[in-house]
Formats: sequence, C-alpha cells, structure tokens
Amino acid sequence: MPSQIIAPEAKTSLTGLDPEAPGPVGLRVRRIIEERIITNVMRPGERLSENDLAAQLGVSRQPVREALIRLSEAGLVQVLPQRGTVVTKISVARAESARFLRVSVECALAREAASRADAAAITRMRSLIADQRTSVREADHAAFLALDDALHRAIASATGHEDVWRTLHNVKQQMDRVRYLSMPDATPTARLLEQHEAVVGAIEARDPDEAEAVMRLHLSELLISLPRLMAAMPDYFDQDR
Amino acid sequence: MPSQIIAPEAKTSLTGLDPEAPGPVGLRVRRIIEERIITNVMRPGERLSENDLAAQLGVSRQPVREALIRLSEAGLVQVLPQRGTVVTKISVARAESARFLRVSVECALAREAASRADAAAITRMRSLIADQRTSVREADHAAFLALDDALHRAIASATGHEDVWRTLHNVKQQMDRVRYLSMPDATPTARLLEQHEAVVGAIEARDPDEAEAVMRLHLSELLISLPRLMAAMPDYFDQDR
DNA sequence: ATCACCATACTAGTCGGCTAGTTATTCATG
DNA sequence: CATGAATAACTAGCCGACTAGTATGGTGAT
Repeated sequence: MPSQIIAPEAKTSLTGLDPEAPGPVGLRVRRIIEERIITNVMRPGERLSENDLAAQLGVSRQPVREALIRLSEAGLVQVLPQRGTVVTKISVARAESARFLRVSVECALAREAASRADAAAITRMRSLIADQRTSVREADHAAFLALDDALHRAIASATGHEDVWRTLHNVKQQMDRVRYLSMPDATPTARLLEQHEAVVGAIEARDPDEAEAVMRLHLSELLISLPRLMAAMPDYFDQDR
Repeated sequence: MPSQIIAPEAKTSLTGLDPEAPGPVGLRVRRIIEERIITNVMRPGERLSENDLAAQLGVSRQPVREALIRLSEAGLVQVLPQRGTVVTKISVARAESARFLRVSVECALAREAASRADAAAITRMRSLIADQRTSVREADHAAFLALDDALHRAIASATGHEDVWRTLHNVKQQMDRVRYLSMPDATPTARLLEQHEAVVGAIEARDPDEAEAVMRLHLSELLISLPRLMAAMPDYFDQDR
C-alpha cells in the first residue's frame, strides 16, 4: 500500500533579514529558524551551518549562534561541539511522551475550565471555534493549526494557569512538527473542529467529566498518522532512543 | 508573630573556573550559575553583569552570555535588552502553575507506574528511599533534595516516559528555589520521606488509585511555606503577575 | 531650592578574527 | 588498484573591540 505522503526535497534557502525590523537580531533569527523547523522547511536531520545561515541572513555568526543555542534548549536542534548543528530528528519516544504530558495536563485544565471559566473566556473560545470553522471550509491548514494553538492556550488561560501554557508550548511544538509533516496527507481538520466544539460545549455546560473525556479523546488521536509517516520517510525519524 | 526565617544578605562572589575541567566553558558557566540561583546564593532580583561574571570566572563575556541565554530560556534569569540581567524573582502565580503541572503529570505517572513498573525499577526506588532515610537522620537537607529529585525521576523512568522528566525538571527547578529558601526553616523532610514510602509502597502493591492519591497529597504540600516566605522576604517575590 | 540638560558610566548587542577540534579529500606508497 | 598518511576544508568555541541604547550624577540656569 503506497502512501500519498510526499517528502519535501528542496534544500533550505533563506532570504535576507529585514534590516528595518525591530528587536535584537538574535531573537528574530531564532523565530525565523524556529518556524522553518516546525513547518519542516528545514527538515529533520538537516545539517545547519552557522556560517551559511549568517551569510544567507546577512548578519554575523553571533546572533545566529545565539538563536541556535536557544533552539537547542527547546530541543529543536542539536549542537555537536566542533562537529556541526543538525535539526533534531523526530523521536517517536519523545512524541509519545509529549502526548502523555499534554493529555495529563490538558485534561486537568479542561476539567478546571469547566468549573471556573468565566463568560469572557467562553466567548473567546467560541470566537476561536468560529474562525476555525472558516479555516476548515477554506482548507487553510496552517491557519487552522494556529487557531488550534490559540484555543488550547485559551483553555489554559481560562483557569488562570496561563503560565502552564508556556511549558506546554514547547511540548506542543514537537507534536506540531509531526502535524506539518502529515499536512499534505490531509489532516482531518473537520474532525478536530468537531472535537473542539465538544470540548468548549462541555466547558460551557459546566460538565467537568465530559470536558475531560472529550479532551482526552481529542489528544489521543493527534499522533495517529505517525506510524505511516515513519514508514514513508524513515530518514526524518530517530529510530527509537 | 516574627518569623525565624533569615534572609541571606551576602553578595554573590564567584571563584574562578577550574581551567583543567573539561567541556565547553559556556556549559560549565551555565551549571555554576544555575546552581547558585536554585540554592539562592544568587538571590531573586539580584542584578547580574556579564562583565562582572566574566571577570570573576576568568573568561570572556561570550561564554557567560551564552550561559545567561540558556538560563533565560529556562526562566531563571531575565535579560533586559541594553539594561541588564536579573535573577528572576519568584512568582507566586508561576509557582502555583508549576505545582498544578506537576500534580497533573506526576499523578498520571504514579498511576501508570503502579501498573507497569518492573522489578528493577522498584528496587531502584527502594534504594533511593533507603538513602533518603539516611539523609533525614543526618539532617542533610541538600542531599535529601537531590534524592527527592532522583526518586521522582525514577518514577517517570519506570513508565518508559523518561522524556517527560526532561520537561518536568525545569518546572521543578522553580519550586526547588522555594524549597531552598525555606530550608533554614526546617523543611519537614521526615514527613516527605513518609509520603515517598507510601507512594513507592502503592506502586509495589500495584494499586494505581492509591499511588495517585498519595502522590497528589505529597505534591499538594510542597509549597506550604510559601505564604510565610512571602511575608518574610517580599523583595524576593514578584508581586503577582 | 528646583528643574532641565548634558556628560559619564554603565548595559547588552553585534562584529570580525582566531583557535582547537573534526571530517573529507588528496596524494604518495605498497 | 588498494591503503594509509598528510593535508585541506570544514565545524563550533572563544576572544577583544566597538556600537547603540539606557540610567545616573552633576552642572548650570532659573
């Protein structure tokens, strides 16, 4: 059974940095590379050279280096002393751990949101759901993923645990890489939207048990395409570890 | 009612780096500063200067800078562009969020460990408990905290979710700062040891419900001294946020 | 005495260059 | 042709110097 998944082959090529943009160059470089890694423009296992990146971005090695240090702390790249820097391969064990962590925490958040969320928070969630409906209709996967992030974050905020999301964000990034890899394969955004509606519905109905149950189901299905992806592009995966 | 808590007053003073020690200087500097922050040798709110640290450690600014960047990613320091670097104050909201996150995840880990942990893992836990008993008897608080870390980590490893602990570690650090602050005030290590024994006992007895319940109780009590600390040394705390 | 302003002394940000260590290539030798 | 040693071409680590931005302290005018 052949897979429709197509592995991107084009080598990464960065355009120069906008010299007018504000903020420290190091942070801007970090955001650029971060996005490229999560969206798999820079592919898992790809070698990165401080020199090349600096030249391509039109800056010195220093800010590039700082960006890579930050990304290595987030687990998106690995710096091998005196040898080189590579985009971290996707580890199945890590992805599974990420899911476990998200299930544990976000179920608790959903449960608490069902008890505590105020009207403003619920209004915000409803608004995000509406936007998601639009992006599903227009088949704008990237927009949907951004709104997905916003909704999960909104649930955390609704319980007053916005700081929790800061930690979950890094964890979610790892899973998002998998989602971007499976995007050409048509992630079932319609189904995800249904589940989001169910979660928010349960929160609005003040039903903690239901909110937790639906959230658990929702998060369980997230890495469903992982085995297929692993078979289709084994080079992108860190065999076990 | 006066508190027996005594705020450390001595200014930080670092000795030079061992020039013989191996590994990149930046990473060694990071570990040094990290430990000083967690043990409150460098106090919350204290200003750090890249120049001063570099001079004290006998290295250039570069590795110091990289260490501070890493620590800022971990939330232990804040770098204010063109203004300075400060040791992050303890935020009550963040500490509470850290506890919430740990409760959510570690209860799930304890539950799973009660189902899955193999004999070797349980032996390891028992061994750590024995060491903890020694450190309690000798009133060696620092050793107890290290063993505490090892035990919680062992529970994560026992379920095959060692990667989860990588994330929890950063979160735990924030809480450990509070624990080190309250150490002169005699943390009730004996009580913590009892709870550890109960958790491991439940895991060994293959009782998931009990394991989760005991773990939840254990983690609930962790920040119990926080209000008192906040009253005794308000300068170390970030009022709300 | 008060306030505006300016020189000064900091801060982190960035740069180019050099170094030590690793890997790939080349070339001499069997 | 195969093999191994010298070499060339990389890598990230580290340094000193300079820059742009920020706070501070003092000076002068009012």
